[in-house]
Formats: sequence, C-alpha cells, structure tokens
Amino acid sequence: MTVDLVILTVRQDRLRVLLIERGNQPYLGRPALPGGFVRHGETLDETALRELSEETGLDGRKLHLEQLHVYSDPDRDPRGRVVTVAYLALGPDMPLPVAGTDATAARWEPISSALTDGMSLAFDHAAILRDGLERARSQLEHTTVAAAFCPEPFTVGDLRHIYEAVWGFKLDPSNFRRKVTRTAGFLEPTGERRFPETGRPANLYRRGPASLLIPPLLRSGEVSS
Amino acid sequence: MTVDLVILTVRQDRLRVLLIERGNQPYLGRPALPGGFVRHGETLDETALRELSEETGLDGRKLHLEQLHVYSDPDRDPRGRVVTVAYLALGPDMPLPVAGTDATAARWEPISSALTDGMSLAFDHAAILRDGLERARSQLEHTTVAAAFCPEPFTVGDLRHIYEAVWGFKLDPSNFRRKVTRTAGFLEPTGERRFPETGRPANLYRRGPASLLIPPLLRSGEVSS
DNA sequence: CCAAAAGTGTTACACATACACCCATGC
DNA sequence: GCATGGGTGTATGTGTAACACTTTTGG
Repeated sequence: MTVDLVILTVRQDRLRVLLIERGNQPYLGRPALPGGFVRHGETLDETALRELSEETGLDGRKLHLEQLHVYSDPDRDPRGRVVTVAYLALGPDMPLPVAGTDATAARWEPISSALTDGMSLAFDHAAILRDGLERARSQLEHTTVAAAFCPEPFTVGDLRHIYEAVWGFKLDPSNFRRKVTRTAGFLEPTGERRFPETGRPANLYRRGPASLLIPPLLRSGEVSS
Repeated sequence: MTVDLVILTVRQDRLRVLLIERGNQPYLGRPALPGGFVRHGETLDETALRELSEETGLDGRKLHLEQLHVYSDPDRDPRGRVVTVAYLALGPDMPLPVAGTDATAARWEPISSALTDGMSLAFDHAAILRDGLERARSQLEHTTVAAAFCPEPFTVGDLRHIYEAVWGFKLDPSNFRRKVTRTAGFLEPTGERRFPETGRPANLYRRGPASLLIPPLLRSGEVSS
C-alpha cells in the first residue's frame, strides 16, 4: 500500500506539478508523482507528510493536504498488488525541491506539458494527475483553498492570478475583487500595502478563517482574452 | 484492507442506513456497517459490489456507488492494522435484506437513531456514517443522484420527498418543481400519470442522462415546517 | 361540495456580468 | 503627462424565495 502525491503550485503565473524522475525499477528514469509505501503504525496522513518532506524537502504543515482517491487496479503496478491512496497538496511557490531517497531528480513541471502524451508518466500517474487537477479546479469554486497557493501577505491580484492559472482563463478583475472581499472570513486586511514596479499600490491580506465559499465562485464566468 | 459500505435509502419518508449485527469478534453483537476484506486480485469497486450482494442480497448495479474516504488510524481495529475504504451507496427502497455470512441480522435503521450515542456502532463506523451522510447531502446539491433513490417511474413529488428526507427539512413544492424540470436531462417524461388516493394525478418521469446540476440546488433554501 | 396534491403565475430581491470610470503610483 | 494595475460605480440580466392562485382528481 502506497501514498502518491499530486503537489500543485503556481510559479511564474503557471500551474505546475511536482514530478520526480524515478531512480528505481519499475519505470526507471520515467517521470512520476512522488510517493512511497505506508509504514507500519502510520496513518495515511502521516505517510503523506513524511513523503512530502523526504522526497521534496517541503514542510507539509504549510500546505493544504487532502485525500483524493484510491487506485486499486490489480495490474497498475508490475511488481504485484499495490493499492495507492492519492493525496492532493496545494501550496505557495516553494524553494526548488532537493532530490530525495528514491528520486534522482525533482522539478516543477507545468501542468499542460505534464499531461501531454509525450510525457508518459509512470504507472497510472497521468490519470491520478488528471483527477487531482479536476479536484483542485472544483475546490477553487467552493472553498477558499486558493489562498493556500499564495505566500502571505498577498493582494487580491495575486489571488486572481491563482484562479487564472488553475482554471486556465482570465477573470474580470473588478468582479473578482467584489466576490472575494464580500465573502466574510476569506481575506483579512493587514493594513499594509504593496508597491508594484508600476501602478497603484495594492492592499495586502492574510488568509481568513473561512473555508467554504457561499455562494460559490463559479467557473462559468469565463471572460475573453 | 477492508471495504465498508454506507448504504442509504429512503423508506417511509425517512432516510435509513443498512446496519448489520456483528456475528464475530470483535464487537460481537454490536451494530455495524456491512463490509469485508478485499480479496486478492479484486479492485475495491469489485469488493464493494461483492459485499453488497453477499451481506445484503442487493444488486449493486441498480445502486449509485462511489468511494467516500479511507480510514487508516492504526488503532481503529483491535485485531491490528486494518485500513478501510468506505463506499457510499444510494438506492431506492429495496426488499428487506437477508442475513449473510458474517452478519446475524441486517436492518434499515433510520439515520437519526443510528447516530445517537446509545447506538454505539462498532469500530469507527459512527464517524464513517457521519461522513457518508454529509457527502450524500452535498451530492444532492450538485448532482442528480437523488433520482437513484427513486424506483422508476417516479413523480416530481417523489423526488422532492427524497430531498426532504435526506436534508431533513421541507422544500417549497412549486419552486422545487421549476428547478428540477428546467434542468435539461434530469427528468425524462414517460407520458404516463400516477393517480394518488386523493388529489390530482402527477406526471411520471424516468432518470435522464444528466449527472450534474448546474446551477446547483442549494440547501440554504430551508422552509418552515 | 371539500380535501389534497399537482402545477402555474407573479413579485421582490439577491447576485453576477459587462463595462465605464476614477485612483495612486513610477517613470 | 503616460502607462499600469488597483479599485469603485452602475445598468442589465438571470435565478431564487415567497406565496397567491388554478387544476384535477377521489370521496
């Protein structure tokens, strides 16, 4: 029994997933999601946190982490019966991960290229990644997890860039602002401002206590450009 | 590794869960969710379908079945390490189940009493049941699964009774009708009508091909009485 | 006729969209 | 001044909530 991690972040306005290059058989040298076997006496959450730090050097306490789905096809691993529990992790742009125990390389791969046919991820990881991406997109509609992608403090524009990167289309800045600022508990003003290279300074915020978005922020509001 | 099932139905206008009485140690004689061990070479979906028929005599192909969550606390089973994958099953009012291999009794228990302290379900099944109930309530908002509770053909009133039983409050009949009939692909008219003991006859419908409810049918619309 | 459930119409309101417009800063 | 993003205002449309009302049956 294993845990595999779909770790997403936004870097340079692109949604990216953390991939490792496999250092062992099977699928030696092929890109894959980080993951590993559950140890005796560990909960799955503990396994996920441990793999996160072992394979990527990331601190799981700063990330949003949730169970995604279990993949149990008897033929999914050529070594034999391996059931895997996939986790979805969302976090702010993080320092480049270091190669870990059974990974010879790790990188932040843009989602678009990670899902092309040419990439051919190990095992059924392409399917797991697709499911994780769809879950992340859906979570942005109904919860405030998008803020987990932003290093604090952040501006409304930062948050909008997250939505645009994850959903893959532009949003209307003024309507977006209204929606997030009117949802009580989503954003907490710090009172500070950030001065960009050019343009009016923006108010800075921290994540608020709310976790659900009621009413939801629907993806249907796609806008040109 | 096991699969446990939260099987819900609506019977006599009450939401009910299928509970068995345990025939083995541990928790001998205590009420529990049906479930059992995953066999070699089986996917989890197959295990869920097999347990469904073995323990309850129900045909899983007529039910809506989905993965719920994995429960992995090392102490959740006194026999040792048992990770369980919970499934949620929703179906129409079904023939009384027959007692199966490791169950000495099975019954449709109203949700309200199944979750009282006095019931004290085996293992962590009370927590699993609570999670399943919340998932079912949420699914009714965003998908058309409510129709899975209705034997075909059914009326708009039948469907409304499902929502009322699962959510635990009354809905406005006229507004409900508008919402479900205007969602393309939710209901397919059969052209037939049903004549109640008293009152105007109602049009009959079958489930349509749609599975998502856009826009969602929100729970916030609670109404008095 | 009455009771009961099905089904329609209507008004008021909340919210979203689209877009015009103003604000504050660096250059 | 100008460019650039931040931020506000507003008209129009869409869907919901609340509830009055009509329809169709059995008794």
